[in-house]
Amino acid sequence: MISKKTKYALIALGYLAEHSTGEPILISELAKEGNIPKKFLEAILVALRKGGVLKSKIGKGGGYMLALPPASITIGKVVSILEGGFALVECLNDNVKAVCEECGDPACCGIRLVMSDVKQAIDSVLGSTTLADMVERSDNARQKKSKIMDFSI
Amino acid sequence: MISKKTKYALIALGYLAEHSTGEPILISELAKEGNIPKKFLEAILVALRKGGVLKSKIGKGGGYMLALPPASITIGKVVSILEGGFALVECLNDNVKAVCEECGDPACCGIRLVMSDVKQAIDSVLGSTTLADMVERSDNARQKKSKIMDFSI
DNA sequence: ACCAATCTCTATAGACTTGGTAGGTTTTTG
DNA sequence: CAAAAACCTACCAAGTCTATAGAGATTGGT
Repeated sequence: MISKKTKYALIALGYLAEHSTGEPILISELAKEGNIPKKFLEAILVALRKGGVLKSKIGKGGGYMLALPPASITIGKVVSILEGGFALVECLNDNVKAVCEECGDPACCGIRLVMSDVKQAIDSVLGSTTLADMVERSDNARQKKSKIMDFSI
Repeated sequence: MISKKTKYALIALGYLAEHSTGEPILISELAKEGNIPKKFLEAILVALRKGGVLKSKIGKGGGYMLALPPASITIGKVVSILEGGFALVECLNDNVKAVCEECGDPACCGIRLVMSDVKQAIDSVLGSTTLADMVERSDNARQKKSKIMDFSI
């Protein structure tokens, strides 16, 4: 299960992707529009900035902007920043090079072998889906729906 | 990250798959061989039994056996029993039909659309990998390694 | 009938994680 | 300098995860 942190991050990033005009957007606006507790969002945005996905401007007239075009920000990157990757067992974590206590020999651990496959499947999806894709799919679904509504009137 | 519960379950099931002679195997043996706290394992085995993966025999001479051949038990089944499925957002959970508070309209939620893809990728791997596969791959890796060792002597 | 070996159930406790809050600090604009 | 903003540190409540304890139920052998 992805954490609320990640969900909030994706909501905020989605909003930024759709409403960026070059001008920075306030935390307060992101919090209000995304229905996200402001203080909680603050921490999330800082993490995203440190992760290179956002840039900020301090002081009056400041706020947050995407550091890259939406098509260059993968969902995988966001998840990786906020959850430290999507590892399924310690020994498959990106950053940490820990070995699970359970599997004496990582190379021969059946669980590890299976989970490695799963991880690859996840990474493949998350690594190839961008913020732009996410927003676009959401828009498409909304349009499709409103079309159906039109018919029914 | 899969929980220790699931990891222990897979270890125990792997052991059962490799050592089943028709005779039930004791919790104590599974705990000892798998390096698993016995009492903790107890609860796990009960869950697996209720999930239809194991069957047990109570009383003297009792113990646990696989309820199905290893090739008929998917890793996905095990994960599903112990973690309630591998959902990534509430609204994609197998059992529960909850809607995330965040996405007013599930059909149009970009996050949901993306995570649905991820879930499908995960389920596809976990649903097509069986206990037998896991054990076999582990054995193969071990044999390969021991062969290399032989050469180096 | 009894005893020992087993699984089964309920309750509990400590550590850790998650979601969220509070309050003060620094930076920038005008 | 004052106001607007992001930034930082610390904290807390609630829940989850891992693990343990102990009593109860079932069976097989004698």
